[in-house]
Amino acid sequence: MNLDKFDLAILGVLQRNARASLNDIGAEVGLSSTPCWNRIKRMEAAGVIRGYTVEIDPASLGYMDTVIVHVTLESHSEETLYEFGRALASIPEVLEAFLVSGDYDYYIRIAVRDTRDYERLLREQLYRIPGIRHSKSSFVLRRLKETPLPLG
Amino acid sequence: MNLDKFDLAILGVLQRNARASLNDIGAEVGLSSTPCWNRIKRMEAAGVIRGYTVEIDPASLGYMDTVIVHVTLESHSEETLYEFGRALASIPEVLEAFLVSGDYDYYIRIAVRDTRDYERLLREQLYRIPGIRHSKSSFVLRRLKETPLPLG
DNA sequence: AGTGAAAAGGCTTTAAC
DNA sequence: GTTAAAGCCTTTTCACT
Repeated sequence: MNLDKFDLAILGVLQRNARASLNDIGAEVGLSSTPCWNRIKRMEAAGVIRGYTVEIDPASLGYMDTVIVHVTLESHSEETLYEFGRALASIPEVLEAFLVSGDYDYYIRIAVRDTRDYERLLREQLYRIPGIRHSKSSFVLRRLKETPLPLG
Repeated sequence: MNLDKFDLAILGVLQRNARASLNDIGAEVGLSSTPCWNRIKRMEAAGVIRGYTVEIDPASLGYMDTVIVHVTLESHSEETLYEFGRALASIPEVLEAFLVSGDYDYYIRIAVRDTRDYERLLREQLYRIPGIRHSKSSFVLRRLKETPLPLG
């Protein structure tokens, strides 16, 4: 799907505030509300817009720490990769999981309440998944950026 | 700030669809629209809700690949860490940047259009930042999970 | 493609419980 | 804390450029 400068401008407004009204969006991008509405519906239907979500302060939910875990698997068969991914996806504290090239197989970012919660999560959840060979954890000391995609 | 089960339920609805109407939110959590509105405004004011954003399909914007870069810095002085973070934050393609404990200093996730774009980004942007000692890249082969925070 | 107006529906406030 | 109702604003459709 081809996106023109108006589409990108609309996405930019929605990135900053997904609850902006169509009038406000129109005023910011230089169109009336109707074409904004049409373009948004078109981008929703085309899958450009996947959805709208709220950004929640992790500390407010008691998640004081973020841990990045590197995982190596026993086997690189499609079945092992798939099963491991499925198991990961079912752990709510796992925020992101990427299958990667290079030294490790998976990069995982998890939200934990504290170091005890981290230990519990590793022992009771992660290490119980069959097929793990090795894992290495790094605590996040500072979160510098967590931005949306660049537009244009 | 203390969040009860209704607050968490409201956050859950907004995570799935930040543009849900107050009536829909109320119906899902078992309240009328007025208390939902009050609770949302309270959570916005308290910083529990940081904002509302749109999830965009990266491929639709031409970002076909994701790369995770591990960076080691020359020095661990506060000034170097701060300056490096500031430089990173100014690169739009840098989606996430975490200062971490362990073998490396920074974990960075970047969106790239293709491998040529990745090479250009590393050479023209990342390697130009003063203070970098070493970096290691891993291409993301599969994105398994990119979820919001667990509630409750 | 775009605008503007009008109907339908949702948001926000007030008032009462 | 809650619900209900009133007024206003937004979304959505439609006629027209």
